[in-house]
Amino acid sequence: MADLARVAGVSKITISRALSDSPLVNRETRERLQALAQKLGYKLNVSARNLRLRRSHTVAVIVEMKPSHDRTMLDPYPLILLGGISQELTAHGYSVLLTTRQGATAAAVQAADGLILLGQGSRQDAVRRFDKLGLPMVVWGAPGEGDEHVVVGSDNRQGGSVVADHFIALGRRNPVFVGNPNHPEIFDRLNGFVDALAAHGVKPLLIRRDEFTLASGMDAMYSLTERKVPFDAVFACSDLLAMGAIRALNKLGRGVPGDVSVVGYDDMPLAATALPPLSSVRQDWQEGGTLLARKVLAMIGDKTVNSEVLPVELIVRET
Amino acid sequence: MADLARVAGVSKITISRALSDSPLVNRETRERLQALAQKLGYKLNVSARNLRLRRSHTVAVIVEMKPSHDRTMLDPYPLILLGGISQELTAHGYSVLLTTRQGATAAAVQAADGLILLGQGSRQDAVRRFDKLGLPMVVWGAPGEGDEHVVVGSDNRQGGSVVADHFIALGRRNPVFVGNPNHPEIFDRLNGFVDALAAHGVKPLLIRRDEFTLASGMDAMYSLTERKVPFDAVFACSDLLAMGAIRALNKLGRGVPGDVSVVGYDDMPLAATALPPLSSVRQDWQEGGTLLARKVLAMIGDKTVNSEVLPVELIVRET
DNA sequence: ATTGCGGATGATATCGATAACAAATGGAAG
DNA sequence: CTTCCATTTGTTATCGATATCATCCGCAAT
Repeated sequence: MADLARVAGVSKITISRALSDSPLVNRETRERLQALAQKLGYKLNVSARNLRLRRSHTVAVIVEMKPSHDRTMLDPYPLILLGGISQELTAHGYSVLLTTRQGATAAAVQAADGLILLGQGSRQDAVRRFDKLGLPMVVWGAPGEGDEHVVVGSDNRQGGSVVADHFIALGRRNPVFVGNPNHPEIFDRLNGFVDALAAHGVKPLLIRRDEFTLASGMDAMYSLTERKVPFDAVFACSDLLAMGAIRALNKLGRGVPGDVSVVGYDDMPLAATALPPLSSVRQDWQEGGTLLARKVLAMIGDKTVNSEVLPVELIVRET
Repeated sequence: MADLARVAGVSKITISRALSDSPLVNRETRERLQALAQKLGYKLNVSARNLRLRRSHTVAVIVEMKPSHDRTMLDPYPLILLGGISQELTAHGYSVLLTTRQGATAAAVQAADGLILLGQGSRQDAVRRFDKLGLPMVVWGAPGEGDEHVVVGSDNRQGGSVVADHFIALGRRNPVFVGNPNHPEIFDRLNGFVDALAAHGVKPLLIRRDEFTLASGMDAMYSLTERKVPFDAVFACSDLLAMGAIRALNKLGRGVPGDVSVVGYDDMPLAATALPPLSSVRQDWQEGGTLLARKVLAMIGDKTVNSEVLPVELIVRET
């Protein structure tokens, strides 16, 4: 910048002002200096600016990356979420610092202006740990009762209730819920499901499955049949579970959707082309990312920010 | 740091040295100062250090995020790659700056110490554009003939040839290749496939499909049948294509693997539990990420670095 | 007693940008 | 002709860390 100043015959500060579009400098000189900077290939030194401004213009995104823990790494949605976040943040001049939980103690994370937590699953401990940093923080997931932090997530209660209504409309009276309600998100789906069914005097059966795999969905159906539990509808917490359920039901001689209705969750691309095409609940991940980013930015700007839930949509296909 | 110095009764520089484990300060004082820093909750100011050291300790990862362009956003592999990268970089005190191609003009990217390009697909223009920044750069993909930059990728030629050998061993003489050879990666798979087959006097048929969907795989089979082309083996460039092919073949009354052998690519989780369990070529994404990271770090450390291909593995299941 | 040396610590300048305050210029108002 | 204000530009200090070059101390060798 000093070099630029010398070449242009002005002082450093004028360069600084010109390049940041300050109205303090004459329009003509401003444009002249900007053109000059362009021509000489001048690059702003981000560290220097950040040091002076005492901000890093960076938001750390902490992702659960252990494939073993949850299903997080195994489907593409976190990446779409990241896409939404990244787009919104860079549009506002902020950078995305990506970290895993392990790496999150690094100095760079503490230097961030804000924090976004993704896929921390059921572990509230992680949330609290990062809360201690005292940074603006937004979490993706299901809002808990007593938590003070800002949460953005899709409306899992609604996800449960639309499926319930769907089943009721189809005349189903013995629905089953397949999933692991230890995840707050899935707990909410279950609750929405149960409550909406209760309004029609129907009480569903819960069958816990920890894994989100096809095999696990098959297994759930076998186990139900073995226990001679009557059921005519299955709400599975992932499309893979649902597809497993359908496959098992076919093996057991029960038709889908003739004998049993099945609905999955996430509406992954495969769902539309599965056989038969799977009905599923769709969440808008991209929008979720955008919203997460907007909330942190607002918090960084000292605005008051509230948690928010995004509506979901039931895609009715043939199951 | 100045505060720390005052409290400890030493000078700033001693604090600095103590906290960076410099042997210049007495062991006892060093430990005392480190404990003190810990107790007072001192946080290093990264911007200041970066400014002074003229390094950012940051590697920018540029990901193609447009779901429309390629399939990148639609499967989880880029995320696993990111996981490997992130782990390796943070282990060496570097941070991961995540950007899309659009956001890559931001100042923060130019401030990075190195660059990793992911999923830029067939567009070499992007590579060249970032090359101009003059930063250490490593690209994920297939090494081209005349390119000067460092490329890490899995061995797509080998991917093609192992499948060819597999088909030959099964006695297949009329194999088909399904995919879009405009992608350099897929072009290599095709070449490996063709060359390995040629060694046995077999010439495969190429059927171009741009999409990586189930529907596209089905369509390919219908089109082949319509054109009355004889074939007894299908090598599809993705598991979804392969699964579509299998479904279409079943509809057409041709058994898999009885009449036609089918092999997919990527070995996604679904492949193992598909019906019938799908044979597929597996790439080690995590390892790829680690390697990408190691290469940039080496380049940043002014070491000479070469491109590298990772071996792939054919998982033989029932198709 | 003086010199030399190694180990430990400190003073100062510096990285590149911007905020706060100062100053120069030109024109309008009295 | 002076005063005042607005517009535009410049001077200096500062953000928090570290490299470079002193300095200080104690002890051994001359």
